[in-house]
Amino acid sequence: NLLGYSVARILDANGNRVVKANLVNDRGIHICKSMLAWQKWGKGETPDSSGMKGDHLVGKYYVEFDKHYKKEIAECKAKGMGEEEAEKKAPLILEAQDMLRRWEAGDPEVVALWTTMNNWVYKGFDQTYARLGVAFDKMYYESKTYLIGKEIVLDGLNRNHFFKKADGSVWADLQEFKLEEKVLLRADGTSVYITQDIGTATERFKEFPDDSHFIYTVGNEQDHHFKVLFAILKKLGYRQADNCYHLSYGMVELPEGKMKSREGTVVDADDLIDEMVSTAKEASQQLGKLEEFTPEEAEKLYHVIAMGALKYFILKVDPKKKMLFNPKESIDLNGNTGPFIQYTYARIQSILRKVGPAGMPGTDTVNWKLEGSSVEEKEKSVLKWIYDFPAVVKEAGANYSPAVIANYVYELARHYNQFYHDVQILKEGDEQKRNFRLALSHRTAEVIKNAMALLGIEVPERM
RNA sequence: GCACCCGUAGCUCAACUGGAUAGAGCAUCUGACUACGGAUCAGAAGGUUUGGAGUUCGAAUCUCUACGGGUGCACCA
Repeated sequence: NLLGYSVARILDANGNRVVKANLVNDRGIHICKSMLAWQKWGKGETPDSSGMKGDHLVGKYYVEFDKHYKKEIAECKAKGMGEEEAEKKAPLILEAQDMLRRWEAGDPEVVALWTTMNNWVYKGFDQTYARLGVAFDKMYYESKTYLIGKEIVLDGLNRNHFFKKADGSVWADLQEFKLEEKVLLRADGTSVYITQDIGTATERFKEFPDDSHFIYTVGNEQDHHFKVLFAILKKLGYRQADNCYHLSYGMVELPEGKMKSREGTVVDADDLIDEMVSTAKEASQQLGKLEEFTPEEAEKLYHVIAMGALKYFILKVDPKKKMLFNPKESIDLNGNTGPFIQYTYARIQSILRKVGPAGMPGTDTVNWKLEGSSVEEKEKSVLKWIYDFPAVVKEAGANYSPAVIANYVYELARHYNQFYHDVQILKEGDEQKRNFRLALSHRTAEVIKNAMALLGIEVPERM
């Protein structure tokens, strides 16, 4: 998740020790659905045999399950059942639920299937993370933490923080937080989604110092879920509950409407990257900027530009807002975009290359003082933006907002481009002015590079 | 039904957290020297900040209300 990753870098830049954790939902009915569908209709298909990425293959069977499930619901309704009854009594869903029970009971056959299919998914995710350039320090697997969660809940029950209903299910009364009651364990003792989150949270509380902050970067459809979770943690007496924060972000929307994984109408990250790479390639070739590149360098460059465009596009908008994304109109490369900023950087490097390290003025030999009329307006404004950088990093950290950085670095690049356009650098005769402008350019490039790094975006030396 | 979020140029987004004439990009139109790299730069046009009421010296920003959109209120994850 790009937002979380960038926020982590920004917090790190603000002097915090950051541990990037990924919580993997590798347990539950949704996995069982895929497993069941694969058993029934998969004919032994594997990522190797089909050439599909592991996560895509498993996703395919999730969709497959839903298709058959819907058909069964329709059949049940034809037999006179109501909508709800049909959804609950369709044979497929009953079978999936049975599979979940067997999984929790440790049935070797089910567990074996789960292990293989899960490994396919992990492998697929790893590939995608690598392409996106994200990595985690710490992984939490729901398949492990739900057990811890169960223990915590049972312990909480003993300490009268929770209560049991007549059917044996365990609940939290959250009236003091003005929230409704919340089920924590089903009557049959199996756990629900939030049980696992309780387990993960308490595990993390144990692992990290008491004054740590825990930031959950999760979509805003789970706002309520986290309110409930934090309330429960507080009820259990964890002081760290006050340091838990849900960094909630708006969903990416397609013009046709919401993305739905069940119907397979998600924009897949891999497809998106592929498409961006090919637009970057086209644009580069059209502009004829590749003469000096080896094929490998060119491929690398396309990737850098594509990822720059993609990440910038996502991170420049305030995370709280939902944004509209039309995958058919591929992301622009002109204007307020990642490549615009990358281009500015590459252009500065071109100048610096011409001067060479020997020609660069030492920082102490440059007169940074703004002495009246000898300094152009444009130079002043670039200098002002450079000067603002540390404050911007701080602000971005305080608001958990990469968008602040993105908008800043765009403005910096824009002002530099104006300066670049209006003022001579290499051709300037006055040595003091020339040195000043070189140093200003050098500094601008550094800030661009650093700011982009906070967004997880690389900048190319030429493009 | 109840709760939360959102509504700014045709489109995608800004606006230092209540401050002066609401700013950018895309798209449209016009232009740029001997091009330190034109993925650039300059200009034009585009707004009653969804409507209405209120608080304030001052409101896109706070309150209320209407309308429009989204999400949640699962023994799904």
